[in-house]
Amino acid sequence: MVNKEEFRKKIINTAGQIFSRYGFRKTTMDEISKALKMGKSSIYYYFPGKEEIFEAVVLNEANILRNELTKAIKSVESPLEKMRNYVFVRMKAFEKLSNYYNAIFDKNLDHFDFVETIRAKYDREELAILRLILYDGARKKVFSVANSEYTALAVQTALKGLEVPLFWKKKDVDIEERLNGILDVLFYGIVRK
Amino acid sequence: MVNKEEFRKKIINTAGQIFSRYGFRKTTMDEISKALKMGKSSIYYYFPGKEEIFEAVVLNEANILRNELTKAIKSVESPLEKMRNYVFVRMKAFEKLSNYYNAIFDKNLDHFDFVETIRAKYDREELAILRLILYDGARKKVFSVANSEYTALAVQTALKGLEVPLFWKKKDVDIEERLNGILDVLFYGIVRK
DNA sequence: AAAATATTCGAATAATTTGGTCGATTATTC
DNA sequence: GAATAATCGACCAAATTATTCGAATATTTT
Repeated sequence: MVNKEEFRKKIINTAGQIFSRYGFRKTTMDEISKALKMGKSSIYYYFPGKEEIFEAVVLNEANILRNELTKAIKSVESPLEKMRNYVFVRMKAFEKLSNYYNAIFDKNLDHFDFVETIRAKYDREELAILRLILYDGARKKVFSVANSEYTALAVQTALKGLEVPLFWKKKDVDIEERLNGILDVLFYGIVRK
Repeated sequence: MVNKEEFRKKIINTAGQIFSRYGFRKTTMDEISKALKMGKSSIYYYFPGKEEIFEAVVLNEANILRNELTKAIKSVESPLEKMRNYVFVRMKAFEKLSNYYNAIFDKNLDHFDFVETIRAKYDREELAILRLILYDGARKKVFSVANSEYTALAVQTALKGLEVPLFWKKKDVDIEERLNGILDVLFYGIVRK
């Protein structure tokens, strides 16, 4: 292979597909290697172990999500649409990612530390983005936000609340419909005017 | 439980869902029992083992498919629509069932004998149905079939050909589009009139 | 209610799977 | 052609998992 780093990416992609389908536990090194048309032991030349591959996959997925999100809010102008796009893309992504999570918290106690780390970092980023959208909206006289920090936190809390059913069982609730409900409240409030 | 046979059905249904998602190998007795909210060992009171559960599931799935198919051809009148309905429902079902098969032929040599048996029986039934549709069409002067047996076989061969990519990797080809292509040839032939 | 039967269960076990190691082998580069 | 990079198959120890078994609990029958 020309470039070692290039092949690592290939492994991350291939493994990512299998992980997303079967989760961490049910995915075997043998499967990954077979999918790569490669001896099982050869993978250990590129990664120290299964967990490290998974870590790289999750990190990669987080980056992809970040890109999609920034693209989503850049694709429209109005703060209203930015907010709508952001939450929709975010929730769609989490729907897809729920397999990974289901896999991790499968049954056993041992959460992977790095997932928490990535998640924490991601949460901070999200808060910043939300604040930016809110702030921008306020500047453009579209939103009327008393405190963008607290409002951003409120939005984030609502989104996290929507994640929960994703990780339990899928398809029980229509996420899209509930998202619209949340956005409605967010945009127009519950107080009659 | 009131009825033992009733509970066997419940096991078949629950296990079926898990099998269809993860395949035979990746599905564990523990998962099945947990999904049934039941001790793992209790399942052995209803089934001798994992393979037997799987066999019951596959048999069950075959029966469901049979029902769907007969319903599909009964729901319409014209032989043309009957044929179209039949092949579409059939292929949709196989798309869903491909997980089971992928699971079986996973890697290891040992195909389950009963799958072959069921399949053989199913193939004979299918041939009979196809012949019936063709024959009925000929009677109604919609089709012009020289030999309904050979034509039925030709249709079946084409359908089997479409199965292959399903069991390899999914989504590579658009089954629906190719189905339409096949039906076009079947209905109108390749000879310009 | 006692006996018989049906059902569930947890712990133990036996068989299989699987993540990972290692030395050898093959390809590539110097 | 030596040195290095990359691949591989055989092997192993640990973990997972299917299955067994005897005991416990529920249900039915007498």
